[in-house]
Amino acid sequence: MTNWDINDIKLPQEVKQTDWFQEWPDSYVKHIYSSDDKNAQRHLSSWAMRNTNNHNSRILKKSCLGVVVCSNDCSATDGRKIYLRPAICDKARQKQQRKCCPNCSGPLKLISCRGHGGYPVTNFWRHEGPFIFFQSKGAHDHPRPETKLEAEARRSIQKAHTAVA
DNA sequence: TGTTGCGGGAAGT
DNA sequence: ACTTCCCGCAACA
Repeated sequence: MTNWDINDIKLPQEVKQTDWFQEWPDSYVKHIYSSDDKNAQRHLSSWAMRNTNNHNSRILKKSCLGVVVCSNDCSATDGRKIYLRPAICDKARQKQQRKCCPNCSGPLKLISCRGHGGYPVTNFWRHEGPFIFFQSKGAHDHPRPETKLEAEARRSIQKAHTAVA
């Protein structure tokens, strides 16, 4: 059932069963989602993936931005490490890297993804009739960042905090 | 302020 | 010709 490639002229027309949305696709996996799947429609991932132009309007390509860590390698009180979600927008990401670790105030650093032959892991999305075909190339060689929701939540807490101060 | 998708253009192969 | 990266734009939250 996975004997197809995202670049094939013709993708499988008959799909027995669609997959549940995968939040953390890793390694060289393929999925076929229903075109009704909201997360698939939005091409979401909990990895921080940014759009990359492949000059092909039929296949959407995204590449991984890695994870932002504390350069002091500090641990939170619960023992967990700091793994922030890289901002997707270039400008916001440059600004983010000048900020401090929310835990120890040390400098942050971006660990870029080199999981696909030294290059970032790529994800491909293609809408075809009642299906959304997904293909991942490369295995992430870094920890998982915050999910999109976690990052949004932290931003709004920060905002509330600065509003008081 | 940040996310997402689009597309032009440059550069390397 | 094909891929990858960089940039700005526009819609949206």
